[in-house]
Amino acid sequence: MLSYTEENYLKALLKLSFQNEAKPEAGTNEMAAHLGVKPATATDMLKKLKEKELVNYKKYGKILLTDSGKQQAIAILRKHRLWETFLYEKLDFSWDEVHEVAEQLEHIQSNKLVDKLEEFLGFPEFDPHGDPIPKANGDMPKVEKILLSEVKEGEVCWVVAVKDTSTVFLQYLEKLEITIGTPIKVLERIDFDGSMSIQISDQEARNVSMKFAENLFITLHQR
Amino acid sequence: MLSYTEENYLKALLKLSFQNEAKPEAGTNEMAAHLGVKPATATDMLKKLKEKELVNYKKYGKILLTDSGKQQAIAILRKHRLWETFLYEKLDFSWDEVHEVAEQLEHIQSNKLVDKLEEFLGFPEFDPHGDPIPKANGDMPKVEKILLSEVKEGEVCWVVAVKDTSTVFLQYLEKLEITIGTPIKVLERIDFDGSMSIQISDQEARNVSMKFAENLFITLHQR
DNA sequence: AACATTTGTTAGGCAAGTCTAACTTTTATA
DNA sequence: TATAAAAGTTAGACTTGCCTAACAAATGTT
Ligand SMILES: [Mn+2]
Ligand SMILES: [Mn+2]
Ligand SMILES: [Mn+2]
Ligand SMILES: [Mn+2]
Repeated sequence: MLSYTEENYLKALLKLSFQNEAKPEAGTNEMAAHLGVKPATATDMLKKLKEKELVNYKKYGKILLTDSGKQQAIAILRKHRLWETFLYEKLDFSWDEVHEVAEQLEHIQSNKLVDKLEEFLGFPEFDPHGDPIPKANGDMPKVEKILLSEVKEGEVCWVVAVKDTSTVFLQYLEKLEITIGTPIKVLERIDFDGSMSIQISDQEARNVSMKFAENLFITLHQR
Repeated sequence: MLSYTEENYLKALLKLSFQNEAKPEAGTNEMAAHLGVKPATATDMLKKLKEKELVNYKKYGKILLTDSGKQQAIAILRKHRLWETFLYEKLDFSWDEVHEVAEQLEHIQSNKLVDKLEEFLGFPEFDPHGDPIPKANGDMPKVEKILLSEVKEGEVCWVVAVKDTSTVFLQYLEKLEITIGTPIKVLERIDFDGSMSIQISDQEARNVSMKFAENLFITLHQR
């Protein structure tokens, strides 16, 4: 049985491994920053997790989840995303409110609970932010998605997920009437600053910054 | 913000205060037993809770919740019972399974969550064990209920709650097809050992022990 | 009232998780 | 390649919640 804290470290390592497809290992400072603790604290915990064979780790070396560690991390992510879906679908939370509460709910220990919850929600495939929900066996649909910033002029695409999940960004999206599934047409790309002119659904043309375009995941084939 | 552990101590004190209507104060040993810790540990925590003005407490004296402490304890009980209701009504948990998971869920911090949950459940008044669910303002319907062991021969009554909520007892009740609302007629009381002959719904007469009759709450006026 | 039993407290210690400050190793740069 | 910067580790300390063993107070019994 893992502690609440140990679970958070495993989940952090999993999330960091998603960031660079190519190199799934993480650094101590990176981890500590992600968890809001000091690097010294992260080192302490890594030694404990290594002892439990949840991470592969050597002094000054790369940090990687073991198979067992990854499996447990995925189980936590599964709970997180199912709870987010519950809050959003059933309790009318907005998509910028779900994360904070799911951070707590993801630590509830009960296999029956998570499986029943999934059934109650109708076996959803994606959470409110468009992220895939792992199945009970650990399978997680690999979603093909690119950033809005990579779309060529004239192309139409559909929003599938958000990269940044901060409240400011999510509320900005809401103001723009952008949600998962919204179609966007790229009208013009401005090389000068990476901003672009886009058409959201049937709205009038509007300019968005490079930072914006680099935080919205889209797909070119409607899902 | 209270810790998970502090919350459990407050809830324990509230529960103990319900046990003897007349004297709502608790003892250190009693508390420790209820929480599965040693008396020395309870003393330590009482000093901390006193510091936070959640309990009135003097060395070797009686232990009582302050108004603030009681208010917080009721909020936790409210969450516990709402979650039990959710598990029972929406996720198909049986009434002996809900408690363990609700023990964890009751510590989730989010006022919005608990209020939305209550609304989602249709503002239930009682949990699956027949216990009243406190309202957001702390109001808790005082339920008039007596023990089956107090019912006179020939009288009919209705099950309103269980005193013992252990798995063995709840599963025995299920086997007897007794649930909240089931009518019971007391056919005969045996003075020798306190057992009684009862009729459950329209079933045949059956004998139950004194221990049984002292753990089932009933009312004489159908609810 | 004296003694015995029950109840409650104190002292000292331990594990988990965190920190700061000092140190070491690795990596980047001149 | 020598040095500077960044990344990572260690040592020692603190807090919370728990324990055991010894002690003190309150209560019950003759
Ligand atoms: Mn989230
Ligand atoms: Mn999410
Ligand atoms: Mn319960
Ligand atoms: Mn209950």
